[in-house]
Amino acid sequence: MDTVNIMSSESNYHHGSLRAALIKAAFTLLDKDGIDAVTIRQIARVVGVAHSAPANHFKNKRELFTALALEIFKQLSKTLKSELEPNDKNLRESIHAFSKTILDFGLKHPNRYTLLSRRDCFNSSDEELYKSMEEVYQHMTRILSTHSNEDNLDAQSQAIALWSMIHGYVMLRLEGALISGSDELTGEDRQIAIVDVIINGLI
Amino acid sequence: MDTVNIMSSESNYHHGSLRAALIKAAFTLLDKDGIDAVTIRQIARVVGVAHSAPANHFKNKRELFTALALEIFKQLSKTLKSELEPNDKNLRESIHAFSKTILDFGLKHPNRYTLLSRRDCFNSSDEELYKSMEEVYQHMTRILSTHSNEDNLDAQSQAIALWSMIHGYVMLRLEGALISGSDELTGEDRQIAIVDVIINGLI
DNA sequence: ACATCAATATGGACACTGTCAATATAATGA
DNA sequence: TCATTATATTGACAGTGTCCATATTGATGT
Repeated sequence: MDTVNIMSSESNYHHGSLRAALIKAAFTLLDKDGIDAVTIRQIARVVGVAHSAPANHFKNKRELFTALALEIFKQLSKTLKSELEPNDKNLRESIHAFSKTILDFGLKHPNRYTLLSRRDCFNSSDEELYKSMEEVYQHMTRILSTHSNEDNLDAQSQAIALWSMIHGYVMLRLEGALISGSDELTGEDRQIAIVDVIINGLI
Repeated sequence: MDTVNIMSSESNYHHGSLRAALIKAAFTLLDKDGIDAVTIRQIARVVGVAHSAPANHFKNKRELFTALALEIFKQLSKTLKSELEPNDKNLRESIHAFSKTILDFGLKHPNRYTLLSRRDCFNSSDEELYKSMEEVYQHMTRILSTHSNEDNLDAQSQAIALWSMIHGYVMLRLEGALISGSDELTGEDRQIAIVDVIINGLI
């Protein structure tokens, strides 16, 4: 009746939904101990299958990470969508909301966000992945394009500048690379001030 | 006579300056094939010593990468120093020079720059490394502090915003993550426009 | 119902890695 | 000179990704 048996089968030679189980286990390892802890053999161990079973679902480790990255981009895109939904914001509010969503996501899932910036780990020319990446990107370009501004800069440069700063700030926060001088740098006020800098430059 | 024999010794059981040779080989591998190609055993193979010889000079791989990162930070700091030397620039010119230096360095040595943002690979709480990191950072803070501006923002926020955007832009360029829409995004004009965004926000 | 084939899982193997231990050699200093 | 220290060697171990031959199952067409 079901095309996918999860637990009902008496023999458990075939898992039934191994691919999903592998991805789930991979995220558990990723979130807990970082990218290096994500190991094909460890994943297989967690799920309880042979070390070479994953090969049937992911040609190699690169493809596994590609699947993870796709999942993360989708998750991020979904979060952005719901977070930017009430569209009655002006440009400044929209950019703040966008920036805050990205930063919050990065801080909440540091290893997932880090994975996204490790292009060497996955196949970023994968078609489905590319579509998902572009979807995230378009949340931002839409904000910039809907609010017409005195075009001292073309839209592309604005988008890149904004994205560069947000991405850079998140990465620096995650790397712990923000060398503290005299005071604390991780407060929410600071974050708002940072984003204001680029908004002042854009508007 | 010499405390360090490089080639003069008849027996080559002791290399003489193995540590330097290892770092040199490591950079060759890093530049050519990226971080993952930097392997203790491969380095030893290149230099022509036993696979465990490096252990006498680097406790583990982490310490090797720490040494590499230190070298890179020093190199970057030196480049910044010489590039920012003629100090007769105004704020805008100084920031452009700083940004251009960082970006040029990143594009010229992509794998070295990438290594710097992989804090998981090295011990960033190493004292000497920390000093070197702070030196790079201070090139920027000095620019911002010497040119007094109408302080709508505190210096820390300005520094972080600037550094975030430069770092983010370089990373995105290196990752190839700048999804091209209608036109090219990698020209020098684009780079200047990007930096102008944040300058307009700062001033 | 049955034979066949594709999908999926297993265990073994291989080359590679980082790290450790025991040993060998050379340089140094009292 | 001789003991100590620094440096190098070989060997071992567990872990990894990937491939291979084999085994089991689900699905398909007749």
